[in-house]
Amino acid sequence: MSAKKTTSAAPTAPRPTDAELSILRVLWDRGAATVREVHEELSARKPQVYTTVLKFLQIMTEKGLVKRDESARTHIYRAAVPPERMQRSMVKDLVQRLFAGSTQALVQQALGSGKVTPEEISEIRRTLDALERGE
Amino acid sequence: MSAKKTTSAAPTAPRPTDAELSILRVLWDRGAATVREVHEELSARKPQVYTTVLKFLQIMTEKGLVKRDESARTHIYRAAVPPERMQRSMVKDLVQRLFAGSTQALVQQALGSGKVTPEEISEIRRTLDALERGE
DNA sequence: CAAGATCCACGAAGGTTTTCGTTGATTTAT
DNA sequence: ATAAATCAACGAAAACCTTCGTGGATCTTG
Repeated sequence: MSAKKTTSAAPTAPRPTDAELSILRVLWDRGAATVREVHEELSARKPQVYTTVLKFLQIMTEKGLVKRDESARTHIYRAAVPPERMQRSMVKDLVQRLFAGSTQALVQQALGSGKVTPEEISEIRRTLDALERGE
Repeated sequence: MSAKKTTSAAPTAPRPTDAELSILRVLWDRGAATVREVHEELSARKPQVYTTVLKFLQIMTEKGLVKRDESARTHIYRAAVPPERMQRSMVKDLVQRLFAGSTQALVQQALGSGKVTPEEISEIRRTLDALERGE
C-alpha cells in the first residue's frame, strides 16, 4: 500500500531468476537480439516456446534487466547491465548471504572446489599483487 | 505426477531460497536451535512472525535442508548440511550459471569487488601455493 | 489485394515461495 | 485444577515465477 515501487524502472536491477539469467547470457553474448534470436539460441539447448521467451523479455524490461528498442516492429533487446557489473553484484550478494560478508572465504571455497589451471593461478597472483600495490 | 521426489529425504539438498538461507545461517551459527530461538535471532534484524519461521522449518525439514529432533515437545533443529558443503555447491552453481564454468573468473571478480585485507591476501597466496603443489 | 507469416500484447493456468491466522495439545504458573 | 503461556500442525491467502494459448496488428509474397 505504501510507497514501494513506482511505475518507473527500478534504480537497482533486481537479482535475475534462473530463466532470466539464461536469457541475459544470450544477450551478453550477442550484444543485442530479437525475441526470435534469443528463442532460437535457447532452443538449441532446450526446446522453448516462442511466447515464453517473449514474456520473459517483457517482464525483464519492466524489471529493468533489459532495454528494448521499439523503433521498429521487431523489437531489439539489450542487457541493461554489462556482465561484469552483474557478476560483481551477484558475487557480493552471495558473499553477504552465504559467507558472512567475507570475500576471502568465498575465494578460498572457490579455489578449493573448482578446477583452476596453473596459468589461471598465475593470473590470480598478479591480481593479488595489484591489490597489494593498492590497485 | 511421475517419479520426481519420493517421500524420503532428497539425496541432494536443493538450493535454498533466501528465506531458507537466513534460517540456515542461524542454525550454522548456533549448531542447533528451537523455532523460538531462530525466530528471535531473525527478528533482531527484521520483525518476523513466529509461525512463519515455524512453517519454514517444517518445509525445510521436508526438503531435507534441516533435521529435526522431535523427542521433546519443543523440537530442536539442525542444519542437514555443514556450511562448507553448502558454500561449495552454491559457489559451483554460480560459477556455472554466471561465469561460464570459469572458477578463475569468479575469483577475479570477487577480488576486484570485495574488500580483502593484506592478511587475507597472504592466506589466499598460501592456498594458491598448495594448489600448485598439487594440494 | 488476399493469404500466410511474423510479431507483440494480454491474460490465464499451474507451480513455488512467503506470510500469517487459527486450532488443539502440552506445559507452566497461580 | 484452572488460567495463561507455549508449541506444532494445518491450511489458506498473497506474491512471484514459469509456461503457453489466443488475438490483433504488421509485414511479406504470390
